[in-house]
Amino acid sequence: MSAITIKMLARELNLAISTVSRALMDSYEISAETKEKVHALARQLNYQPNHYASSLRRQRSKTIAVIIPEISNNFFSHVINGIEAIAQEKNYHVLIYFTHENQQKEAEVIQHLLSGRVDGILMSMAGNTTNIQHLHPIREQGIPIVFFDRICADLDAPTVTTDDFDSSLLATHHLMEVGCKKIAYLSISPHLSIDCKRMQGFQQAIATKSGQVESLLLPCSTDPQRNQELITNMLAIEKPDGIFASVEKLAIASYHACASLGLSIPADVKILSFSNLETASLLNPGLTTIIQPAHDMGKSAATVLFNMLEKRKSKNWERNTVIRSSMIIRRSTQIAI
Amino acid sequence: MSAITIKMLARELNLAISTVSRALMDSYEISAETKEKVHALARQLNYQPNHYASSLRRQRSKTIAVIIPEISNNFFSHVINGIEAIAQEKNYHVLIYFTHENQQKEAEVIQHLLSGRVDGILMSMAGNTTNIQHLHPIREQGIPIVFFDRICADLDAPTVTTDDFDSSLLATHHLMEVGCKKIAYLSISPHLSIDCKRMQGFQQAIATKSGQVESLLLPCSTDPQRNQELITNMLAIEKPDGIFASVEKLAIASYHACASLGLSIPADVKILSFSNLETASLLNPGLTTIIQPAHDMGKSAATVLFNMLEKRKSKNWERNTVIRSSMIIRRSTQIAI
DNA sequence: AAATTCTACGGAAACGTTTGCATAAAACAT
DNA sequence: ATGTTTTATGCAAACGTTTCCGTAGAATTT
Repeated sequence: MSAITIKMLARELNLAISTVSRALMDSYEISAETKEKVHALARQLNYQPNHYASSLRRQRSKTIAVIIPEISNNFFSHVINGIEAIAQEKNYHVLIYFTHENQQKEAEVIQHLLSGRVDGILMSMAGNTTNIQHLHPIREQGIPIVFFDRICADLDAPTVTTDDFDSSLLATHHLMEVGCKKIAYLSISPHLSIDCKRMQGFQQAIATKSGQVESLLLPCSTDPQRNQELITNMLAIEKPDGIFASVEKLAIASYHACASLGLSIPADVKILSFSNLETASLLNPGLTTIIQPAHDMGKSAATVLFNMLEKRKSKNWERNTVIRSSMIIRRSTQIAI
Repeated sequence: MSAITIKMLARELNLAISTVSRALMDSYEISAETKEKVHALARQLNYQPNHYASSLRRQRSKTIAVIIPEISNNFFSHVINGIEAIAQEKNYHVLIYFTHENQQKEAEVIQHLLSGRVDGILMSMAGNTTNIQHLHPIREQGIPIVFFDRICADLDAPTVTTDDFDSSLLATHHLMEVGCKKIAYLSISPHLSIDCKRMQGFQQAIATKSGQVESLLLPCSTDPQRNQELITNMLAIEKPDGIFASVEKLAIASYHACASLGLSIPADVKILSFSNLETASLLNPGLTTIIQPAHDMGKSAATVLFNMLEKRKSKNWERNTVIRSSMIIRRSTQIAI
């Protein structure tokens, strides 16, 4: 019924609790003979160490927390995959929390994690987080944290990102090369590092063709329905001939908006987007995407975190890791024939 | 630096540890006055109870585990979302594990969870799990478990599923109504409950038109590359005019296969699939899908589990919850004009 | 006034580990 | 033979809670 404890093993074998404990962790001061006996019984009774007792005693839990805005997002699910791959390798466990882009929720989660619940944190900021007061206790308590993708610039912590600025620059140039004269940037949230960087790249590219290419900025929301309305309105009124979607969901909303207006992609409007959509090539038309190395970013962030956990002393771990995205050009930005 | 403990609060306030503990948990035998003092100090010092100490003492952790095959799958990410919604509401924490469709890994995860690490388990079986020996200790130790989607028929535990059989029946009839005469069923893994049920629905539908409609069975793998080859081969050799993909990834592979052979959907081959793809309507052509109520299934599974946790006695919780899927017909199964 | 019940709190044991320290027995050195 | 080191083990204290039990003093009843 109830689980086997070290105490039971000790009693059964007529050994002290400490001896059994040491035997199980393969301590050098236990004879090979005793170790064998202990291990044999442990196997036989299917002994599993109590994680909570162990975590309480040593002051670490072999658990990390991943805090992300949401999971119904290809990028984040691939990141998680990468994180889990590393965690599994290191025998760590992963607690997962969603902020739903909500600062309040983000604060609550962090508040909870301050109790030593986890050894470290991997985090991507919520879209509507403007105030970062709730992040300070993390540093005060010295809990290792690594930010990925949506970083917090005002906090001194390692980050793992992709080359948002450069990719945006490249992508915008591409739009201009295929003939766009009036390009709209669809922003997901001006508080997010990624959005800022991407917009900067966009604007810098536009600036190089100053006077020849017009730019538009459309701030979007977290509500898909509302986004589609916003985009539809913009398409109808401003009539841009290019759309740069900062995130996948805005590209999808754009496709729907075009469909509702009977606009043809790419003849009337060309669209590209940061996106990890697996079906990008199967869309009608295929969507030109800037593919973020999500899986690698997850692995990388986890690796940096584990480095911090393992050698707490040497504070010279990677500060800012940047992994390059790659652009795949498809029909959505093809020059009309 | 280090976290605040109850002991520190007690010393500061000249109270016994037990008094502080009781005050914090709002026990009736503590005066309102004392409670107020304790709460005030706790707030001021930002006290956070140590989760491990607490979990060790009471024998519950306020944590559940979710064991799924993978996350890069729209269905599972939506399920997780539903689970997290309920967990958050109940103030529970969620540990997440991926089996990568691997029985070995599945066994390891479960092995670990036997130590009282979690209060309950939500699980969807791995694709290549044939032997369920590793599941028995869960029942022996009395750890509450709920299976969702890919259930384990041989274990007496509550399940949350969708109406796989009926939906398959309906979908297959649809394929036949739009004129398919030779329909291939793409199987993901014959060991999975969902695959069996879906195949049965498929076969039963075919049987009603016995002699008039031919059926094909293509067992697929977990490797996308390989699947595409298998499907391409089948399309080339057997020339079916309809494909029923048991899971989303096989539909995607089918689209790619058709593209590589220059086959037109739906003119040459009609395709439908169980799928939660958000972009189904934007594909070329739009994919007819049987949408599983993933989010609701997650919420439902979590709710059943929490019911088990809360009233351990009354064993009359829902045994088998079935939530209906819905079919959305799109161009991929349209009658050619 | 004595006996009883409440009220509000303290002491200490427990949850299952890990680990610093102590110590018999054995091995070795003088 | 005596002293010293080594080897293998045991004892007990921690980790931070929760909770059983006990008890002064106040309040109430008889």
